[in-house]
Amino acid sequence: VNTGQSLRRQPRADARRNYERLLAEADSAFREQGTGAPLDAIARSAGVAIGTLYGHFPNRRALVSALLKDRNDALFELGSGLLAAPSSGDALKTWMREAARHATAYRGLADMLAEGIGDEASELHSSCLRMSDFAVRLTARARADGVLRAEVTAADISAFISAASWTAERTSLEQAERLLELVMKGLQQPAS
Amino acid sequence: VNTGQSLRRQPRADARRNYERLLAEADSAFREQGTGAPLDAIARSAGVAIGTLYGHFPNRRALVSALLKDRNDALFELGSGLLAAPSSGDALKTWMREAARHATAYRGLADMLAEGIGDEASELHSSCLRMSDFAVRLTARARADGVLRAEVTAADISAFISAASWTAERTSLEQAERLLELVMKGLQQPAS
DNA sequence: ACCTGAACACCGTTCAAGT
DNA sequence: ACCTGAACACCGTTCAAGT
Repeated sequence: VNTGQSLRRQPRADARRNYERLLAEADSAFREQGTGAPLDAIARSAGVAIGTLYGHFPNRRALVSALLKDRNDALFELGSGLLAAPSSGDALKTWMREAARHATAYRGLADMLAEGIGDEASELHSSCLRMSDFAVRLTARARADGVLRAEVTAADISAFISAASWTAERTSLEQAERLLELVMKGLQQPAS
Repeated sequence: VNTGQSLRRQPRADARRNYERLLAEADSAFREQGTGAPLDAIARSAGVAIGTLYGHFPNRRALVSALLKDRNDALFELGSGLLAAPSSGDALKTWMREAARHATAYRGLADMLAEGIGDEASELHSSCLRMSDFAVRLTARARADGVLRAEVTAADISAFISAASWTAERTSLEQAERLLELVMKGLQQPAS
């Protein structure tokens, strides 16, 4: 039997169920109405009082962050693979496309993520930093291989990704992909 | 003396003064806090009741639209000039830069303008349409001159402009200009 | 340990009453 | 013709009281 004070105890069964229900309802609300969807309606759909929602998630960002967890894991796994991919140019392009698509899960997410990169208190901060770090490393590798214009920075790449996500929210994913496609042509080192 | 019923009468002197004060305070509030700044504080700064603000401007968009009027006129005048400029490629680039900078006046403006293009009821709708129209015509001219990749559409150009504005709000004008610079290199017809 | 929901704060918007 | 500001609605957030 577990009597250790430093061991994390199991959450109560009803608490765990409420947590899951809140996540499910939040996902559905954010999908339909964007990340600004009213939280009280989410609590009501989940069959709990508003205080319960705040008990599990101190704010909207915490809710979004929890919902993004699986997606983030998948994206970072992809990123790790790309760092070892044979073509560093293709790897960078794939990263840009997938990272941009990642921020498309909910309308308003591109804004929240752009906010999170500069806000250390944000629950989204650490995942934003990791995304930024992948951009740094994939850009460095592509540049070392001479497949990138010399003046292109990792900040440029991150900015393109964010801008493409925002465009997808406001117009269409197709338009955002056209943007990235055109950008990538411009990023290539002109044949000498 | 003017007795015609169809002629617009002069607004009352106090009404006109309130209108101007509200615009001035809104400009300052939007500059400092973005287009989402609380309207009641604007009314208070202008020394009028909140109802007076709503009497002059039915909503936030109407306020923004009125503030943008001079800027819009200047931008459209520039656009007209660019349609007659000798280099259609340079004209398109200049338009992209200036149109992107235009939406940088207040934080949040890029979002509002992107919203306005699809919302016929928006006070910003007509100016969004005009901006879009300039993109169409300047793009057509550049393509006719063979200085644009064949697959680049006016929608792509408009999307780039919006995305650059948004980037300027979230990061810096410098970063946004780097984006446009890189994009423009990619838009050029590769030398054959 | 967790849940409840009343309470408060903040802000947008309307409108009856004034001048 | 225009202004006032109380009133209402909506939503985020907290917290004392419950179980």
